Amino acid sequence: MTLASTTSEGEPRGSLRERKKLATRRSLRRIALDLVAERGFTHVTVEDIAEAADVSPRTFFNYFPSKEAALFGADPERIAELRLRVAHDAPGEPVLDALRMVMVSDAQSVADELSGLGGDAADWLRRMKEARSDPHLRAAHAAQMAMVERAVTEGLAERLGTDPERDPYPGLLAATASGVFRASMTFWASSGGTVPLSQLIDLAFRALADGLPERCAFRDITASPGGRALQTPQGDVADRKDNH
Amino acid sequence: MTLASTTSEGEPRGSLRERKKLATRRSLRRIALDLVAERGFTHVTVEDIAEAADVSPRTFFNYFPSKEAALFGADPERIAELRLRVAHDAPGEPVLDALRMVMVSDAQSVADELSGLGGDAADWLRRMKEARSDPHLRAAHAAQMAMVERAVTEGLAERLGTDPERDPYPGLLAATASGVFRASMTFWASSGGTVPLSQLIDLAFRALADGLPERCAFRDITASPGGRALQTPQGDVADRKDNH
DNA sequence: ATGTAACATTGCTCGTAGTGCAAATTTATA
DNA sequence: TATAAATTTGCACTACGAGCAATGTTACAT
Repeated sequence: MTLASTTSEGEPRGSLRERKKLATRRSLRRIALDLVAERGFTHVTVEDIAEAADVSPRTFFNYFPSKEAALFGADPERIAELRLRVAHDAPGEPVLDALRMVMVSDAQSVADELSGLGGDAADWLRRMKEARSDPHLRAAHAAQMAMVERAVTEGLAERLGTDPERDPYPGLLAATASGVFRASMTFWASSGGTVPLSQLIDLAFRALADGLPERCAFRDITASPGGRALQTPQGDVADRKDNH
Repeated sequence: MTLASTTSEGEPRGSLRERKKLATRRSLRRIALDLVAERGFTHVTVEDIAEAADVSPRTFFNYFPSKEAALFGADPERIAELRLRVAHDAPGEPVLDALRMVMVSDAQSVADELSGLGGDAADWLRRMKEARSDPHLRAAHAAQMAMVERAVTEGLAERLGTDPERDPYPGLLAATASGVFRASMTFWASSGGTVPLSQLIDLAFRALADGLPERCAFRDITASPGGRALQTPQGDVADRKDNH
């Protein structure tokens, strides 16, 4: 259940009921995204969304516990998987390296899922950025991040074999990692998705492991704002023209 | 119009109006904190708070824009000041050092203010920790942190003379700093305030500047309470007696 | 001290979020 | 086709939060 869910109708797996359920779920989320992007969060009511999706307002709440949740889907499965991967992936490697790899991979799958959701990811991101100003939205997003952070904390604690209640290290690591992730996401969104997200995260984590020096490869990405930026989807770090 | 007896009478500065306003503001916040601590966030209505504070429910919203705001006061002045200090304090010093100093100082003043608010700070923290489980509360807290982070980002950008929209570095730094701050706060709260907050933050920032190594002074703090915290997982991470 | 302006409190109404419950409708299964 | 299971929907209800106008309170000038 983790992946799948792209626009390609390859898998009718599941009964008619489940397909319908998934369809309306997606429909609701997509419509919510569109409406919020064009009107702003506060000027879109649940009734609007429900009406546009041809369901009753009450049904909306059968799918999402709140208006915010329709936008930033919680998806507990992904979070649980993240915890497991943080705990067990790349055994033997230093914690920060393992964490970096897991986060990069997760970011990649997020980007994939997002580009599969709507038509144009960059366009969607641009419009979403506008709507980010609303306090409610930012709160919801931050709350979502807090859940992820909690999962990462637990995963790290398991990997290190310590109790996160007594040892502040897993929490500290998770908090900073969450910050790195968030900052990269924000910058990625503000850049319209021209730079591959996974690469941003990778560089940001390396900068973190170096103690966040003032000169780091992470900053060089911004060198070419107008033109086409780095576009290597996954491979290794793309060419940066030249450093300072 | 019961003057809500705020224990110590330090400063009568300001007209009678302002004193009254400040009194009811504090009364509302204090009552909100108490009620939420004992019943949980969702089981406390604005009407409850207003009634306990001897004001009308409508008046509550004259002081705070939301129920959450009464708990985690936004205080735009403090945020603006933080931005200025991040931008201009300790000129010439490396960014991370300056940031560390400012955050430590800010944490200290937060701790002071908090201990001056209610009777026992440690007790308050302990009770608040219980109520932290509620999603609404966590969202509100996260949103608050997001505002602080934004301010720090702007301050850093000003200090470095870059544009935070194009240069991801200020945002990255602010996000990680916010994470450090938050993790320290959380640990401080969970420890009941036995360890001085400013010291926690200081050590956490130094660990950050060192690239968050697995062994850092930050972890050794936990050795104090009842049992031994670090229990030597799969390696040799624990005791610092041996190393150094 | 007294009238007046400025400000704070309050009650009222309204729109919206979100939940619980039971009836109605749709899908799966015998 | 009948029946069981799950889903959708309507309805009632609590609570948040904003606007507005009336009322009460503090400050200030004469």
